[in-house]
Amino acid sequence: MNDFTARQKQIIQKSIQLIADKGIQGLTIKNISKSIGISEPAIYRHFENKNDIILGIISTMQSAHDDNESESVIEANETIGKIKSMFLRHTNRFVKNPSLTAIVFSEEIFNNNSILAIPIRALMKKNQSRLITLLEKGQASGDIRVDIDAEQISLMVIGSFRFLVSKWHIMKFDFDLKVEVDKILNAIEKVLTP
Amino acid sequence: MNDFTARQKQIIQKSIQLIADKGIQGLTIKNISKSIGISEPAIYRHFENKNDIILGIISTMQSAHDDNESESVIEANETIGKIKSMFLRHTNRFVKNPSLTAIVFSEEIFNNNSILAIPIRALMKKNQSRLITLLEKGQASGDIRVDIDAEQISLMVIGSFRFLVSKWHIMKFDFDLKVEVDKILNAIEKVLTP
DNA sequence: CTTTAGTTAGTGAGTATTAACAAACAAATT
DNA sequence: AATTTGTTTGTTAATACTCACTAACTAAAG
Repeated sequence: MNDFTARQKQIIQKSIQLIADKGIQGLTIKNISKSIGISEPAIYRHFENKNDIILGIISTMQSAHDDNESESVIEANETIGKIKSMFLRHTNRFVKNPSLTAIVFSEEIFNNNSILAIPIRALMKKNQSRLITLLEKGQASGDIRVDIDAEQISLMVIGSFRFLVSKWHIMKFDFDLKVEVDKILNAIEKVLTP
Repeated sequence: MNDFTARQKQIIQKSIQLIADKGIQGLTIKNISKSIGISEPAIYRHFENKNDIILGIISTMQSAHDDNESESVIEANETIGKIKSMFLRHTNRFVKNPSLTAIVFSEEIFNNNSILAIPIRALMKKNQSRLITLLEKGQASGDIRVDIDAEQISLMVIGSFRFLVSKWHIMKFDFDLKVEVDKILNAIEKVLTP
């Protein structure tokens, strides 16, 4: 779907890193061009304006997330196993590329730009509804407790994970994310089984 | 503790509103002075620089949170009741003043400013450890299940709440926060009882 | 008559973006 | 094979604007 050129991909990747390192205020054309080693106007040969770069970031995030999701669904049989492998894959992605953690919260970062808020909100809704359908199937097959709505469960699961990743980012990655994700996923398992 | 003058309080309050409306990029001396109706240099009669204004925001948030917390601990006997009333009070605060929801995520907003990151991290840690001791007492008295560590439980509880409030902010307050908080608190109750 | 809280005017640095131009290369024409 | 033409990707220089912040001055209050 994304037919970005090599240079465009490079600009997007450096932009993600800049947001991770310096926050959204550090995402300037000057910083992007400096990190690549070209002049500022050269950026405009590859993107019409700064907004388009951010849209590129969002769509890259989205397709990376989609790829991740399509892989993880197959392997596990039980619902809890599916959920676990789903979040473990996301965790691996974050451990390999910690810059991404800054963008997980992109809803808040981009929410004040009305153009960018639309795809961000769509992405957020899609992700949650995907988990809800998974949970509802699990409730139907008896894997997941039925005395709590799937929507509330999804809120708890996503909320826990995001808060943990958020903490990891704020604490400058000074604890082992995988270990902590394992702990919280085991806690979630205990809590969700009927 | 905070001996802010009336004008300083006004500057802090308008600043919070600006962050809520336009994001951290909308927090400029010009916007603050315009929203009050004085000139830009007049701001510097009340704060040395912009960083000091943000420190004022943080300390105001902190003491507001502390006030909220000290009220809520007394009234309920059971641990779950204490947790519920604690988060319901926060919810009321947000419903009354939705601008605050933008600042709940201030860790991410201010994390890239090394001076501001310190008090923000301290506040975050304090809040979580307060909930953890509450949960541990609940586990000792038999109110809360003991097969999950209090730390993991606190992560789930805070994570769920924050994610919900975050969604409320992103969705431009288009659902009833109190209703949804009630639902999630009931789900948490079901999940935490032994 | 000093302190407080405001003003107007201006500073230098940083912002996204544009104009004008140049080198490299590929395709098309001679 | 040599030349023309067009496209891509870069450059330097400059634009108009916004940023936090300062200097110098003024009116009012105690």
